[in-house]
Amino acid sequence: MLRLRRRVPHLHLIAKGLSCSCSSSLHHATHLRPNTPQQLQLLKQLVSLLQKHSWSRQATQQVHSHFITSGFLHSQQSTSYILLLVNTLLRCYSLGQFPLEALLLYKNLNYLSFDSFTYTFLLHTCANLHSIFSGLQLHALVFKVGFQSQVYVQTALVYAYAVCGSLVEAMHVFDEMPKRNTVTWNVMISGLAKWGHLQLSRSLFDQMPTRTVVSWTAIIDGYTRMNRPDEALSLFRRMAIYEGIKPSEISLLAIFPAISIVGALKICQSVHTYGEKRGFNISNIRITNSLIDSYAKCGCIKSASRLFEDTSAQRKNLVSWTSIISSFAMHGMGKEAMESFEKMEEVGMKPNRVTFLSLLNACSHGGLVEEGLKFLNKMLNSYQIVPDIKHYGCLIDMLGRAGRLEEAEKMALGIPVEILNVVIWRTLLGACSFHDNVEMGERVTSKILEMEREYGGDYVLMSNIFAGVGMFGDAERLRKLMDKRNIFKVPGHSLV
DNA sequence: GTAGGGTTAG
Repeated sequence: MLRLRRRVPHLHLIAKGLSCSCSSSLHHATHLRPNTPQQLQLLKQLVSLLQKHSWSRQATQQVHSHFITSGFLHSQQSTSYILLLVNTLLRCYSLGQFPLEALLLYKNLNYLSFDSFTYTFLLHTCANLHSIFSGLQLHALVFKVGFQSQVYVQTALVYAYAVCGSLVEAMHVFDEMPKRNTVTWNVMISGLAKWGHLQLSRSLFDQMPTRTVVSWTAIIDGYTRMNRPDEALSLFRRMAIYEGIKPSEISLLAIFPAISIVGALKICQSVHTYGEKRGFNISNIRITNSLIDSYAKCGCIKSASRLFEDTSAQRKNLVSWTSIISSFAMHGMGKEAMESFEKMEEVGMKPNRVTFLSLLNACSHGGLVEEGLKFLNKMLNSYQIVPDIKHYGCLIDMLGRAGRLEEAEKMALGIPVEILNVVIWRTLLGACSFHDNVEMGERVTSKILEMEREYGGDYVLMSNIFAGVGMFGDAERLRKLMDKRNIFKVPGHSLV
């Protein structure tokens, strides 16, 4: 509530004004005659309020409820303005976290004669809901009301299908379109790329008449996500240098993971400079966060922490803090990670499960066992965060590295069965192997056998433990067991 | 005075 008040004072005042004189104002509104100048004025006011605060659910709801109580719906005229308001409402709902409300609003007003705008917003709602069922219904409806050949509606259809993963349907609509615009192409390309159909996506990309920065960004993002950083980077270079297309903030966000995978510090630096030149680093905290992360992943913790320090406290968000903690973690700097965490608490930023995962990781890699356990306690008691399997994996790794195998095993045995997986036992088995604990190694191996009978790697690890402590007979026995079950491990090989 | 696309931390 406070946040709303701070962010949208204007709305609040108006809303207050509206409800303040509730008895008079609302009454007044109900008794407005249709199509009076006052009524039009109010409608316009509501529309512009919505435009200004289209991301605020409260604003949307306030306007919505005022719309309902104002009696507009019973007026016979100014339907075009009413439709304008309804469409804007639909747009706001479709963007937000509660897209279902858009469908409900539409359903409640089904006696209005809607236009093509309405249907594009409704289709966006389906996309946000990932509801292919509503998408199909709307597709049929679009035909019924006759908007099936509108480019915007068709594009929205392609988008809704693509987001829901119904790529065959998306392609079908796309293919049948008599006319397409750049956005249509972009929607199809990014839809295919998002679901991993890079080849098809790329061929459309190569085929499309004019490529915008959005087209380039979509395909680059596709390559990055499919773990093909070299292609992503070369396309990025081609776009920026040869085609002279200026990368947008989103292009940068798409290229950072590729930079990180290959560890290209030089590229990271030049993207940093570019972002600086265009003012992205200042205006967009996501860019700063990605830069911190990428610098760390490229091995330059110094640049990462300097960037973090140079960012004003006001701009830092949860991701910024988590990024710097995980940066320290990946560089084995447990102490620095801890200090960052404490500072984060001091400024009143509330950590989440990812923050704790990074922190526990830092403790594990930095050998800070007691501290790690203390943070686990804090996570449970001060923040009421229930550890998930990754937190457990981290803690067991931490205890295992430190040779505190009994505690690690005890913790593993306490993990709820619903989330327990074989990775936990393998982590513990690795620790048993490292610390030559045959007895526990056996116990853990039998756990693994219970959970995953087909996997060969653990047998080999176990038999290596036996062999390592001179128990060749047992190693032999285990190998035999493997042979009996026809399990084999492909030996590691290298091309170098 | 309403339309469409690409988005950070494990």
